[in-house]
Amino acid sequence: MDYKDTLNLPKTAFKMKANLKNKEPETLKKWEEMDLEHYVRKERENAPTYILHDGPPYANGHIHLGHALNKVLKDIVIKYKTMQGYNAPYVPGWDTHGLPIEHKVTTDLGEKAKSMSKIEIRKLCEDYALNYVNIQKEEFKRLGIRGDWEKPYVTLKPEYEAKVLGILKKMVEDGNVFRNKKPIYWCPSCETALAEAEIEYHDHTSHSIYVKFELLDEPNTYVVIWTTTPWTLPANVAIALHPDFDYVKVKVGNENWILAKGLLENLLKIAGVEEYEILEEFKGKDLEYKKAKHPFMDRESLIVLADYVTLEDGTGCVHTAPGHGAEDYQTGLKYNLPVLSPVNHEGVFTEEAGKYKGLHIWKANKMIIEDLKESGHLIAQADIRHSYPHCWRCKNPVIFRATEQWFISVDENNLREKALEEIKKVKWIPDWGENRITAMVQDRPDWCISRQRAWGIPIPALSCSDCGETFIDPQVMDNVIKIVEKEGTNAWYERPVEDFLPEGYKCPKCGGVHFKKEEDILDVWIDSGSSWDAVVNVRDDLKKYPVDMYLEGTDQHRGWFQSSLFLSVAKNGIAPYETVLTHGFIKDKDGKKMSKSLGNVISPFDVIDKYGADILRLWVASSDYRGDIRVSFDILKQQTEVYRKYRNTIRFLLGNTSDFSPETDAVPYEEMEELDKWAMMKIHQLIEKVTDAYEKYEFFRVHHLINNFCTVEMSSIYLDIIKDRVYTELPKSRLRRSAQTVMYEALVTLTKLMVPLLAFTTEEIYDYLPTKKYETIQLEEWPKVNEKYFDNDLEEKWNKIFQLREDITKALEEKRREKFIGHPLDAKIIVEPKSEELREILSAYDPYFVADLFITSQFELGTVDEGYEGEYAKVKVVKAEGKKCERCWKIHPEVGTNEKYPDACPRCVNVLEQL
RNA sequence: GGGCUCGUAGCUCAGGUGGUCAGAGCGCACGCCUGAUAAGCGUGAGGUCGGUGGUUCGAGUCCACCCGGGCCCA
Repeated sequence: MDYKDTLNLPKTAFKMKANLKNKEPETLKKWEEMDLEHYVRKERENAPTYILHDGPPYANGHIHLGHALNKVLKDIVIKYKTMQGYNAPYVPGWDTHGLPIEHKVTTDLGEKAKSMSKIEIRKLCEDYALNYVNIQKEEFKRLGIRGDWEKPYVTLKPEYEAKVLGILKKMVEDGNVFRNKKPIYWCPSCETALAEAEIEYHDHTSHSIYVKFELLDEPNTYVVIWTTTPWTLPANVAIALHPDFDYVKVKVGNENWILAKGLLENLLKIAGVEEYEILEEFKGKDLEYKKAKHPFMDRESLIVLADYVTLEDGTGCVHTAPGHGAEDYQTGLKYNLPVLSPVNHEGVFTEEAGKYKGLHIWKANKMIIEDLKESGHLIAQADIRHSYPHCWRCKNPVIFRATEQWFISVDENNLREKALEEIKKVKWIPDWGENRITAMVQDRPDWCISRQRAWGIPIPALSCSDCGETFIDPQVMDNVIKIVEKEGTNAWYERPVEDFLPEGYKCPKCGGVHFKKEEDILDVWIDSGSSWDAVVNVRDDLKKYPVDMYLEGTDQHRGWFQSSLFLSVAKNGIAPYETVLTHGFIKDKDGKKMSKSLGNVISPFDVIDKYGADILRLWVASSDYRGDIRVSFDILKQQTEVYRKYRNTIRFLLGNTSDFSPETDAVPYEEMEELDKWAMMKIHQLIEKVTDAYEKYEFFRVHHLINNFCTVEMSSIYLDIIKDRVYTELPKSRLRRSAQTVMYEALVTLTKLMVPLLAFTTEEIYDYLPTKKYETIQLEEWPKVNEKYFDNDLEEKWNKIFQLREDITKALEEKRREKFIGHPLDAKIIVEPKSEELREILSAYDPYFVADLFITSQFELGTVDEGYEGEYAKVKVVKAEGKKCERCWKIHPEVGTNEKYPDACPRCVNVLEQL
């Protein structure tokens, strides 16, 4: 007889195959229709807030996996906190000003760009940025990220720009903003400042010259320097030596030369010197603060020390002109050297260059060399071919030229000290983040905040047409801010300067009344670093300062974390965040960085198209993001296996609780089967551990805990054991209902615990839950631990039973290999425990119950002469006695004794009679 | 070159204060089942804990140096 129809087999429409690629867009549509974000906000309206403030990605290009990692981590936090009962609004933002956008726009324009006004360029930049805001927005949504996508914050908005200027004004008032010279890349033919990104390196032939600087207090002794840019010599103010290298004083002819010992031979060869004598040897640091005479300017050149001096070429004595080199500039700051830059915007020498005034620098090179030769300061010269920076647009060589720039002083008003104090109050995760940012803040130089560009927030400084003074005045700024609030910063370019001047305004220096607007713009880090004020302190839905969390990649210790910190401390004296969580970077399977040239780039869309966003999210959750995390299709594929396990576990639970109504059918804990009590305990232990992991933001632990729970506690132990009971007992019997109570608990618990990770799938599962309270599972309450289920004695006892189970499966496997049995139900096991304790535990149960635990037909506690030698017991496997029950497939001695059901066991006969 | 950081089975991760700590899950191999079935169950193989020295009776676990990734600087 076919008994299949008399069984309670699992029944559910929840598909085994996920088909995420097609399912996820449907879920997205559903969220759209229910207006998920507003719905969630409304439900949490009066709840305490948890604010994770979004760091704005740059609105340029499509998103990559790094963006995906960052946003998914944020989304996990937001969804977890929401389920914990917080009102946790997520307001995404975008950084929209800055060079990369301007560069792209002007590159696309080509030659046309030169004839366009700043306003026209800015308009194109705005369009470009907003277009990518929209593109990235859709891409983030596709990842299942929940947030206020309708009203994100965008740094180019007038109200945002006005706030940024407000912060700048405060710093101007406090005296933290000053103007000073600093060398920047400059193209003399385009007559424009260039950013690092606009520099291309090409081979270039330069003059290589060796020049003598006579020591002031030691006549006839010369420090020998080497340079490939003779034109920078008029700006020389120092000579840098390495503190730890060995230097020598050598007698050549009737004069003494000083240079690095390791480069002596090299120089002698080039200079054609054959006879010499080493007079002295010393370390570079021994010469610090000695002075030399500039070979042709009426000036001293200070001997300084610098670590970047090498022995690769030259003389180990580096010509230093702070106005013409980045390293020189740094050294200049350290030694308080003047920043000379006697070169104008066209590359022509100014008055400061003395006799070379009016000469173009490229032409001056030769003349300077001639003069040096004539005055006897030139030791040798040659041509050298080397890599040299060129302008990306006109392809001509560029120079370093010091120009007036705006700075924020990090020490004025003890800003740095205050920032360091605030760093200590913040919780940094991982904790070494504190160390990292502290070191950076301690060492950082003043913040250069001006850029000679079009696309950004203009620095509302003025220059006096009469005396030439350039200054920034809070009074003027007030007017600017008022106008910018309404019109945006384009107003600065469009309106005449008079519109921004207070009544009867006069130049603070000369009393003049004619002014010009300066057109430098702000460093974009000021833009994004102001978001705590321009967004958090402005929006009614956020308003929490400091916010609970900033969560970004570890590169932001130098970037956004720091700019936000400085600006917030400058304005209000406090850090803008309470906790800062950082993650590492995405790497390929070998831990190498992803790059187009290596061809190892994986895009988020590759992942979504192939597996679905939930797999991408699961991969994020599986990784310990505190370090760098690796990705490859093999690694992602592994997550599809995990996903399948989760999904099938859920499916099994759904299928077996389809006729179960938790309100009416649940069995009270006290009346449950012991094994079911054990399972309830395991479920609640899982809640406890998983919640702890979420609280610590250790999502990889969540992932592992849930994975182990599904595979071990549920699938291979509990569910496997109770299958018989659930399938064969009477549908409404206590035995079955008890197991269903557990399964339902597991179903709901597991699903909820997975919500922050599997945004889409859990929403799909939610439709199948009879206790669905909301339109989205994301509003459900986080599972609470019920300590009533924690029972140490029970746990210890069952640990022993499951240890024995391992011995038994091994014994069964042995017999299976011998082809003695196939299915374990073919077997009867005879067990001789090795401990009295275990024997006592087992003897308390009905042997058929124990047999069920091992999915065998029969069990006997006895003595074993010959059998499997297990760790906890000797186990003998024999053929079960009797015939196979055609209903439950277990073998029972009494099968065949019932007349009506001759092929069923007593238990099944009993059930059949009541059906 | 400097600051910080990471390096445990093929993969993702566990391994308080040094002494069964060499583990889990997946994957893989082999087998069972066919009433979770493009599922389920079982067994098994796999690691000189990046390397080398040291401290110690004893070191993934402490120290030094080195190698290889990475972030940020220079």
